[in-house]
Amino acid sequence: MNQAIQPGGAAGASTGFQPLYREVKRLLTQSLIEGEWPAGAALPSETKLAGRFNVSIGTLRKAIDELVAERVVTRHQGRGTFVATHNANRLMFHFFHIVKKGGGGRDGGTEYPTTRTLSFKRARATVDEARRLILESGAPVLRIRNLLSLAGTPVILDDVVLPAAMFADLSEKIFTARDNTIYHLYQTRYGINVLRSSERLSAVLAEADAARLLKIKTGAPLLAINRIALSYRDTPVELRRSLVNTAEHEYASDLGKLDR
Amino acid sequence: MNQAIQPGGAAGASTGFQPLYREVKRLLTQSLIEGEWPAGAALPSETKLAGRFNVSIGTLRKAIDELVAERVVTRHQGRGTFVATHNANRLMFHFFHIVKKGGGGRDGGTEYPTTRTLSFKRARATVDEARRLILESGAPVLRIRNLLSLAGTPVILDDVVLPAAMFADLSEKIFTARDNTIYHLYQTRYGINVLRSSERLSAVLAEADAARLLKIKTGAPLLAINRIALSYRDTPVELRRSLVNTAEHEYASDLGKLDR
DNA sequence: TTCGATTTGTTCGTATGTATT
DNA sequence: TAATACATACGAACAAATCGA
Repeated sequence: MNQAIQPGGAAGASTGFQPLYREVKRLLTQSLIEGEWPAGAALPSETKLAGRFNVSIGTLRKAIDELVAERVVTRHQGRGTFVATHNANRLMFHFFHIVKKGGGGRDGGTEYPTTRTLSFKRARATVDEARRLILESGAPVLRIRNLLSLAGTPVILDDVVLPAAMFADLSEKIFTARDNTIYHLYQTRYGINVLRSSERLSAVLAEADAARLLKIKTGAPLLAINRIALSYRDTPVELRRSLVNTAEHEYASDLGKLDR
Repeated sequence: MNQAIQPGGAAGASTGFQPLYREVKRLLTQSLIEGEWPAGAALPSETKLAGRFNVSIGTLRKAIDELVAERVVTRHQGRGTFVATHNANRLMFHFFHIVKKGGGGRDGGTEYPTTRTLSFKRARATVDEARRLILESGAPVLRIRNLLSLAGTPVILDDVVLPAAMFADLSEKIFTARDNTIYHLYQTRYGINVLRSSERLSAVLAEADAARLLKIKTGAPLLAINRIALSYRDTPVELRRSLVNTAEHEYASDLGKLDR
């Protein structure tokens, strides 16, 4: 429990000389990974944490400042600091970027998608999937296909790939019975906290099966999104390929925007 | 020159009660808008600025912290704080998101585009353009069409719309004679500093003229990007529609990533 | 090359304000 | 009302990087 530290880092870091607040941040992150404070829980007060790490309040606050900027935790004056939970709001603000065309645009006021699971299978990772998820080739994975609708019309076809080892008992029943977002399920049931994602977008032509499911013509233009979702220390936890019908919707990317 | 202030804001702000460091940030932003420190110039030292605003160094630093986060200024230990300039690096990192497919991906190591200007015309804003640029309907605008190539092959067709009033003497000669990025030209010649952009992406089919210029078949899938570029206080300064051939390239969107 | 002045970065401590319970 | 927790603001000391004499 005594994690007192001194500047420069404990281990004889030959080159990686880092400030004290970064070391404090590392220790806080380690405790978060280990589940010392589960999703939604309050962290100890700043005074207590400063005492535990034997640093000043200012140094501790600087460490938490960065965790707040990365949306790992949230602070509320008078209440405390909490492990950020996944919910509809966080999804819409940081992970779901499809908005209705012409609809003002501002994030937040957009419609929430409804999901229908089309298939749920156990399989083995392809070479490319294994490389991207940092698994052995042929490692067991879960493949899940979902059709997402906005205002009742199907707009997005999602193919999700998960490392089976990370989601031990995940079944189609559990997956479809969730009463919150998919990332909320990952977080609360498996302790896997999706913190950010990296996406690559391109334009493609609809093939027969996608066209049928999205109720468009074969050969219609679709937006293809390849996403990798990452957790603490950029550990990959999910691959997802989305095909989006951009006839009535589009992908919003606000760059350099800081939420505050 | 004496801009001493006190907490709570000078004017009797009935509702907008804001902390002192925000007021300091507002004054700094105002000076930046007025050109007190041009692009690339050093700001006075933190000690001097703290004295000028009659606040502590910590409060001043907190104000500058936010300007750094918004990439308005950059700090260098031992050298000073400088007005961020537009250059190839900043372009690649924050405004140009097209990367070669499969090429590792990480921003920074991507290839720099070469631009060829196809047309440069004076015209009047459409109703929609005027609304988005906050101009009168029919206000004079500049329309510029550019073809961008990567590694020698044309990949992107850009249509740019600028409020003519903001770019008084801009001519095709000046535009094409620039020896740096377009945003560097805006910044150094017209004092217009592009700070962030908001983009909307969709998939479309190539029409005849775009197909000819991009050397693809009519009906091939293209990524369409509608961008609005914004300056201080979210003032719109440029509209741009890009058509991207995503056969060999794709759009990179790293979300929740904080550069540090 | 060395040294000193300048500037930002880190860390500490303290006091007070504001929001919540 | 009182206690608790985060937010703001001040000041001081030292470290690290830079630059010019």
